[in-house]
Amino acid sequence: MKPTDSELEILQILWQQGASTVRTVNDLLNEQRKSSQAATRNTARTKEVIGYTTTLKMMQIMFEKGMVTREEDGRTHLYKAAVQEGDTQSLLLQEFVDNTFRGNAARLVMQALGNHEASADELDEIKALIAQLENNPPKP
Amino acid sequence: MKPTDSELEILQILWQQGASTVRTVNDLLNEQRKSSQAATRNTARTKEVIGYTTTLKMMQIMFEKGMVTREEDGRTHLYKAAVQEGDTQSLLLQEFVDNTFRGNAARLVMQALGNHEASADELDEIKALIAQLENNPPKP
DNA sequence: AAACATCTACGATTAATTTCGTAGATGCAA
DNA sequence: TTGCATCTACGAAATTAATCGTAGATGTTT
Repeated sequence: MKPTDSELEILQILWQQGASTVRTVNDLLNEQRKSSQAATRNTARTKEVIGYTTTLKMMQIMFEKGMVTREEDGRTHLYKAAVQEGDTQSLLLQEFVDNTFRGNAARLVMQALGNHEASADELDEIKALIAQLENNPPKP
Repeated sequence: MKPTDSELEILQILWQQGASTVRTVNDLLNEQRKSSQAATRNTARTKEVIGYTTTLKMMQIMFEKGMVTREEDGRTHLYKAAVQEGDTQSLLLQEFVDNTFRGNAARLVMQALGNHEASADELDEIKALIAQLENNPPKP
């Protein structure tokens, strides 16, 4: 299922940290928001500190949706992502390409390479992938 | 400014069609929704037919935001996108990479190339861009 | 054991976005 | 010139997502 923005933020933390309590997630969430404060991004997004119960509620909702699993650990719950990072990225990428680039993935790739910086190693990786695609054209 | 999903749908039409009336935009919007009906995507998105005044209202809001311009044409208005497609794509791409790929553009590129099909020509274009990037490393 | 901290559950509020209904103006056809 | 179609304007309802407050349970500290 497609996560909302807030859900994705939480999933990112679970993917990075592995099983985590609500407290941990909430703390990391707030650290992130604090650090991306002055950054160019986050135009109007950075509200304030996010309340603990807000994060709790979000994670409960995600649990109901089956987006995370949880396990009792004493008095608290340990949450894990129930969806894989790569799968979610594919899902969101598909939609993003359709909505923003009218399905033209090549154009997205060009723009991504143009805007962002990619290290020489990364460029090599990409070249290798392209070479592979050229040898093994994807079949329907 | 970052367009919402609905706003982006409308901008896409304006970018493709050039100056258009609300009527035209609304018609095309509904055609699109109809055709993407059975498609794999659009899980729960496809509601019903979108009402004319809904589109009108959206475009009025976009006008207030300065996202489109308009010009009287007899009794109706002709709307044009006031933002460029490429600029909007960059804006949204930046955010998307950050949110979904934690800023790792190379990973996004790999996934895009892996999932979607790119023609040989497109791959060539991408290779050329990479070659160029390797010769002219972007400066800070 | 009293005071305090921390957790979960959950209803409810707030905020953002999308959708629509109605009114008034104007064009057009019978 | 009457009636129907089509426009714009605009308030407001409907929907979706995000945030929070409060209550009750259970640890923890002194």
